[in-house]
Amino acid sequence: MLSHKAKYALKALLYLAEQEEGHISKTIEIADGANIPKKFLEQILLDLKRGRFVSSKQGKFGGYYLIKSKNDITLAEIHRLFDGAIALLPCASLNFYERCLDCKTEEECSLRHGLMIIRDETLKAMQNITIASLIKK
Amino acid sequence: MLSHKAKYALKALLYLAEQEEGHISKTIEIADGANIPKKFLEQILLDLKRGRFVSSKQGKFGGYYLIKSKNDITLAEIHRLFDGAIALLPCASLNFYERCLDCKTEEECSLRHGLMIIRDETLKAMQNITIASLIKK
DNA sequence: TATAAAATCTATCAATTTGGTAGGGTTTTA
DNA sequence: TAAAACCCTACCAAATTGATAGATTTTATA
Repeated sequence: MLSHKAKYALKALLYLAEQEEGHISKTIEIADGANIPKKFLEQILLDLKRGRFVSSKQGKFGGYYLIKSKNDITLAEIHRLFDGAIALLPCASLNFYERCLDCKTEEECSLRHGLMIIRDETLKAMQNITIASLIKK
Repeated sequence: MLSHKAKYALKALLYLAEQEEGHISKTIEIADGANIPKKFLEQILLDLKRGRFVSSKQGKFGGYYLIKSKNDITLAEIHRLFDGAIALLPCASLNFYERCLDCKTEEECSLRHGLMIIRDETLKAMQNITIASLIKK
């Protein structure tokens, strides 16, 4: 399941993608428009900024705007930024790999192979869902 | 990600599936064989029993055994029993459906449609991973 | 240059979940 | 009749989640 943070991030990106080119959105606008607690959204936007999905302008008339095309922001990336691994176990993960401590040897891990298949299929599906694809209903 | 409970459940089922037909396995055997904390495994086996994946025989020389074919136990079922919904949001879930409270109307929920696509693909993949498929490496 | 508006930074917090452990009680059967 | 298993209830510490609060910095413009 997606955390609230990841869900809010997607909704915020969606909101930004729906604004006209060059428009800068204040946090409060996004919060009201997408129904997200404002203070919580602040943190999320900073995370999105660190992830280079959005950029910001400080001071009066400042705000946030997309710096990545809505066609290039995928569900997979947002999942990884906020919720981490897409695989079902760390030992089957590409980006968040860790050994399973309860498996004596890596080869012996009976689950790993099957879970890598799931990971590949889920990842492929998640890479196909973009902010742009979510807009056109 | 899978919880430890779900992971241990899969490993326990795998252990049982690898025993010869008619064999009954004691908790301690499974715990040692699959490297699972024994007391924790007890609870998991009870859950698996309630879920009608295994049955048990009490008393001396008692233990657990599969009552469902290893070809018919899927990752999807185990995920749902221990970790709940497969969908990324409750509003996109088949078996654990709940409305998103932060969406004014259901149709308005911009994420729902995309997440239902992911759910369908993930579910299909998870239904293809069975205990039997995990055994043949 | 003062000031208002906005992002940014740093803490804190309560509630829930997770990953167990402890310690029995109950039932079966050699 | 005692051993060996299942079964049950409660508890616990640590981590995570979903926020909130308040102070600080930056910037446009009157």
